[in-house]
Amino acid sequence: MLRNQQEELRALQDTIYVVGSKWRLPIINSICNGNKRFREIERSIPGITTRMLSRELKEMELNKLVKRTVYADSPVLVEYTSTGYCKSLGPVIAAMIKWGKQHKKKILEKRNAEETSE
Amino acid sequence: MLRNQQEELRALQDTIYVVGSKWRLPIINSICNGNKRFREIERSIPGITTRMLSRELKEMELNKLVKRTVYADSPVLVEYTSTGYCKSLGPVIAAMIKWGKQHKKKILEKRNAEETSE
DNA sequence: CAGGATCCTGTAGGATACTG
DNA sequence: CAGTATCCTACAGGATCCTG
Repeated sequence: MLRNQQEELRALQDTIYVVGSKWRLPIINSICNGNKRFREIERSIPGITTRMLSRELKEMELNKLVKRTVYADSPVLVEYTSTGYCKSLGPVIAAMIKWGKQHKKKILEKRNAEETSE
Repeated sequence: MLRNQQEELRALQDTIYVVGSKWRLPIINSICNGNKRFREIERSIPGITTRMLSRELKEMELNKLVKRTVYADSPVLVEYTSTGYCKSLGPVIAAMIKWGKQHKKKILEKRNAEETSE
C-alpha cells in the first residue's frame, strides 16, 4: 500500500526529471504537431532562443526522444522527427493542455468576479 | 488551425508555470494521498528539505492549491488539505505516473538487452 | 538555414542551525 | 511539531554575435 505510493512517487519524479524543464514539453509538442525544421520549431515556440532549442534537441536526440536526419544536399536540410518514445508523452501533454485551459477559464472568472464586486 | 496550436501551446506553458518545479507535483500528490501534517508530508517525499517544503506550501496556499488550517491547541496542530483546484491536477499527475512506470520498464529492457548482447 | 561560441545573471534548490 | 533564518552555488536560461 505505502509501498505502492512510494513507487508512484518515484515514477512521478522520473517523469519530472525527463520533462521538467521550461522548454522540453513545448518542443516535444511542436515536433509532434509536425514541425520538423530547426527554424520551424523555433518559430513555433515564441520566446525560445536558438541556444536553448539547440541544447534541448541535442539532449533529446541522445535520449531517443527525437530522431535527427540530415539530408546532405546544399543547402543542408535537417529534420527532427518524433520517435514512438516521444509520442508516448502525448497523454501527459494532453492532460497539461487541458488543465491549462481550465486554469485560464478559472482565472478569467475570478477576475470578472472581482471587477463586479468592486 | 494554427491559432488553435498557439492556444494549446500557451495552455501547456501555463500549466508548466504552475507545476514546473522539482517538488510541486510530488507535494500535491502527497497531500492528495491524504498526508496532512508538515512532517508527514516531508517524510513522504524523501530528499525534500524543510526549507523547500515550507516555501512551496506557502506559495501553494497563496495560489489556493492547498488550504492551511491551524488548530491552536498546544502543541499546535497544522493541517494542509487539498482544494478542488489542487485535485483538478489529478489527471496530470496520473498521466505522469503512468509514463514514469512505462519509462522505467523501457530502461530495464534496454539494460537487459545490452547485457545479453555483450 | 542550422546551429556553435561566449558571456552573464537570477534563482531554484541544498546544507545547516535555530526557535516557539 | 512546524516551521524560519542564513549562507551558498550550480546551472537553467537569456542576450548577442558568429559561421559554414
